[in-house]
Amino acid sequence: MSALLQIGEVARRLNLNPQTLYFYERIGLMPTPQRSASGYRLFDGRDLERLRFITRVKALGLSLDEIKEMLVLYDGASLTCEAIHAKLVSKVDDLDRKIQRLQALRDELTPLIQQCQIYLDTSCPSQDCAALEDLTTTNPEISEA
Amino acid sequence: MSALLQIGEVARRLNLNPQTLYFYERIGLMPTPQRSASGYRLFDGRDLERLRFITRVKALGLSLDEIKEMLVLYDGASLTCEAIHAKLVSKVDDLDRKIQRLQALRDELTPLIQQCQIYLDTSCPSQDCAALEDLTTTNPEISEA
DNA sequence: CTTGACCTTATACCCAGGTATAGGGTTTAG
DNA sequence: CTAAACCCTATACCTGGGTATAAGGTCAAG
Repeated sequence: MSALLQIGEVARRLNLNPQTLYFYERIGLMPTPQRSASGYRLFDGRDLERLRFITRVKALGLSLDEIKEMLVLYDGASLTCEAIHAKLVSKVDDLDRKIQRLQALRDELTPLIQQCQIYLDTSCPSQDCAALEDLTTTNPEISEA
Repeated sequence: MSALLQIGEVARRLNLNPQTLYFYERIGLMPTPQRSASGYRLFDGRDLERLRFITRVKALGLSLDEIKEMLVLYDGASLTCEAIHAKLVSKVDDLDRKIQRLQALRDELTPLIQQCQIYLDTSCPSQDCAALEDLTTTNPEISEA
């Protein structure tokens, strides 16, 4: 199974522009794959997995540089266990922080929904919504490290 | 308290480039603030809150357009309760999806840490790490709507 | 042996989100 | 009354993450 695929087929399967694949190769996010005698790129299963990983993580809003860092693990051939462990832990910490902050934002919005719902249910469903005052008064941290 | 501030002071307090504030105004993310007799911008407390909101949400990876949508709520003067309710719900859904996907990624990385830890504890802490094989074999969804 | 659908590289362009710079006015301290 | 430190607008430029285009090579079908 999973024979070698030309770039067009890979692009079709992963729903990517072939140019994007060239681009990922240029910036070092993807290795240069095998080549046919005539110089055509031939992608194997690992290449596809890697691309799937990239698109999946990218969809979460991580930058290509961050993804590159994570992929060092993928490539990790020559990394020590210590180095890998450290990177993994730091990545997971990053994710945790991001999740927490999204959660906080979410928690800030939901009471407004409740409030809005009440107005909707009880009275003036087509008038100016008083639930908004609250938004302007919620702002803890100054942010930035 | 919270007197009116000139642009430079605002930029300093929020750790933003003054040019960024002009930029936010140009793209309609910020309203044009009060002006002094000589045309200087004067930012009030609400302006600062709004800017804090923007930087906070931006740090979570939402685009300025998404933020603009959320700020419609902030501005909401003329929106109906229904419209606001719908927008809020959809924003919270977006956040939920984003959180879930980050969580999934997190859950994928943590077992690797365990694995790595085991190798670290037991044997060859400075050699190639076998925990990595796993990364290449985890890939469910193809993603994309 | 040519046509169409593929592949190659190289270069140019696009959008988002700013940042920098030029050319000019204002305000305050000395 | 002038210099420093602000402010204004307008325009140009930069980075990230691609996408498009040009100019050419390859390969299978007819």
